[in-house]
Amino acid sequence: MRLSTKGRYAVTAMLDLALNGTQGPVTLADISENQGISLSYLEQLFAALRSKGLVRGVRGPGGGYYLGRDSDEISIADIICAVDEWVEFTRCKGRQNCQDGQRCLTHNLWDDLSQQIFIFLTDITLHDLVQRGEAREAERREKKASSQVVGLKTQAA
Amino acid sequence: MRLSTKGRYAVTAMLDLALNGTQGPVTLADISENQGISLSYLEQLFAALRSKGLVRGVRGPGGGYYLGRDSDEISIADIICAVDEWVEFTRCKGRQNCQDGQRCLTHNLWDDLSQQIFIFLTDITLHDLVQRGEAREAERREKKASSQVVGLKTQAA
DNA sequence: GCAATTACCCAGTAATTTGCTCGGGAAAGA
DNA sequence: TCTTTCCCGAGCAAATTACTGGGTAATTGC
Repeated sequence: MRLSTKGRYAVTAMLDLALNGTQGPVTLADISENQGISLSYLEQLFAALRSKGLVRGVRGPGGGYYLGRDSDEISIADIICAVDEWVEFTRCKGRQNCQDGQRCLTHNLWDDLSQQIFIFLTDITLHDLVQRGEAREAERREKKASSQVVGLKTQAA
Repeated sequence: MRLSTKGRYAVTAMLDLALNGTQGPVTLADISENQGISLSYLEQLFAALRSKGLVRGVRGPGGGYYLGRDSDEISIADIICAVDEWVEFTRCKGRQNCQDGQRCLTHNLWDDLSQQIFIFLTDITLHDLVQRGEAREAERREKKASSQVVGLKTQAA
């Protein structure tokens, strides 16, 4: 599945911002190069993100983008909604041709499911992702170090 | 967000099958009318679903489609993967230009996230959805009944 | 055997979305 | 004033979505 590539780009860019924006703003040119996304496309995405208050732009030299609020206040759902506008309407909604119940049940079930996915994505923040990533990174370093020790031992033996 | 409309159609159609396929096969024509999806488009989707063993077709009059296995053995991820082929590759994967670590970290984080979403969708089966829907339906009937009682009471008072 | 009914298959295609180029501003700092 | 950045909008190629229309193959009931 794809979960919409647009949303993927937006999440990736916001992650870049969360990682690199700790000391001063990050330029779109940087993100463009880091993530391999075209500059103009990023501009379009960030226009949407800005309009929802997820990022804050600073013009002029030394400018760039900040996160609009703390990374633990920005959920993945926020980001994806900003660029993708989560309009999940069923076909019959509001129409009169949905009285037999059966087909409405199907639609309700789908609505429930997409609601669940939404809640799931609302629970994950940028901060969560960064932290989990760091934890995993540390774990990896740990493992690498211990395997190096083992390697030395086996070499010695 | 959209999580790909193709997947939505497929899940909706499979739900229709789970609901109506208890006594005999369901024709694509029925699903087409119930869900408002074009017949030929359904055929395409079902070709993919069939190739993954999620549905089983029966030809001839009185024919149609069955679920390929029990509804509690079919996850939402199964369905979406069948029609959408979940190829979630990062841009730099395998290339040599990913040595600085920073950009790979972003990609790893995204990978982790999409992995989590996948696991989430793997945990939800068609059976779950139908059951939850029925439970909610029953709850609604309960409420309606009790509010009717209240209504009668207030009318009586 | 024949007609009807269904799944199955494939080629084409309009509409939409994606991801991008280009061309220009407007604000802010050197 | 010049450069650097954000900002804005028109246009556009490629891909994807959703559909139309042309079949063929199996199965059922007559």
